[in-house]
Amino acid sequence: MQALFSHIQKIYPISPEAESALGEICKELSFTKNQTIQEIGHTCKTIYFVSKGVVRIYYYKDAIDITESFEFENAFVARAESLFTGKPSQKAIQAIEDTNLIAIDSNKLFKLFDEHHDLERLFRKIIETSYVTTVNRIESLQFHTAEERYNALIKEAPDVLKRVPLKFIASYLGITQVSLSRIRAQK
Amino acid sequence: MQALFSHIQKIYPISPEAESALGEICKELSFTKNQTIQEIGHTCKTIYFVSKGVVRIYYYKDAIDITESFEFENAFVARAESLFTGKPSQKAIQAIEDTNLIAIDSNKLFKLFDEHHDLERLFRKIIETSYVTTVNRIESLQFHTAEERYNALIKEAPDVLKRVPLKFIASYLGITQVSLSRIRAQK
DNA sequence: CTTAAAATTTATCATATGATAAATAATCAC
DNA sequence: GTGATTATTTATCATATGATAAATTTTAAG
Repeated sequence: MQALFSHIQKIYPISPEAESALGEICKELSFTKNQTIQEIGHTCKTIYFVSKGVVRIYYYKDAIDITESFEFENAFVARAESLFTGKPSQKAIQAIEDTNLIAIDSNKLFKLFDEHHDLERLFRKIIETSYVTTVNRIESLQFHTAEERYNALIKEAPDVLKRVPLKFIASYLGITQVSLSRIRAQK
Repeated sequence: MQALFSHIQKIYPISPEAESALGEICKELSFTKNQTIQEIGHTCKTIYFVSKGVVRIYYYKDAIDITESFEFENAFVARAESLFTGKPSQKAIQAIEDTNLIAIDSNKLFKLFDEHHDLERLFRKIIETSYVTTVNRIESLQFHTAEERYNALIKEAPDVLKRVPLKFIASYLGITQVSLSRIRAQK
């Protein structure tokens, strides 16, 4: 739990009361490598914080497994398109390594926002940051070649190569695994 | 100004006090077709609401003009990657038609959040919605063909074709104008 | 360890899209 | 309205990436 609180501290420090209220609606969970954390078709009512390990969000397009995103230690994970709309998600969350998560009950969290203005501000800032990240990713997918995207990824997050299988990285970059292999070979 | 208030009403109704405080930090602006609303290199300190017309956000990649997004009536526009980070934006905002905007001073808005919790909640929800939109757009760019993306666009927003030049639509879809022309021809 | 399963690479061929240039159509300025 | 500018389409050729299959390497299970 402490990992979450120190992470929060860096984003927007909240009052001890808010922190304690937040602690009340959190659960610590463990998953083994490859284990499914949340299934496709499930409506997302949890915001996870990764305290140890790596997870990915994925979905199927024409029966092909596509990785939408990875998250490592000290990052939040949620299927936004379900969490913020209340609709069932077409995406799943899976542990890529043995992973420890802190699960925040989103309905309880949203209720806490009424009492704890600072908690709402914190999560507003978290969403803002996630939003900026996705806007930048659109730019990358819109007009960069697969090779440029691969190079950018290993520059920004060299850990990914060590901890995430290439088949997941390929679909994350919007290409097939074979194509990624080809790009890696020509160096 | 009324267009903004009625739009807000549908998202998250705010108190009359909050509405009046918001009104105080807004300005109504008009731009003619093709006019630049905000320049590249400028740090974004404004959230716009489109009350009439269409605007686009664009940037240059290798001297080629790329449209990141369009916004029509009753939508908010801001260069998130600058607004939320305080860094100068590499993107510009331009009117595609004669356009009326309501400009919200973001620094003043963020200060109002301290007094008006409901205003912060409103904007949290607006950001959440924008975030969901961009996440869905990543999915579209990640593994759909150019033709699928074009078909999805005209299905979801048929107005775009009538009001936005094809050269802007092409780069928005992540393809060249010539390629878009080819896709349109094969029908 | 040994074997099976999974991940990654390599090879071949097909195709969608890019780059460039030119033709045509639409829009704008006077 | 007329000519100039801009937008769109068409054509040709080049290339990056996809699809498929097979070989190789790595990982996992017993």
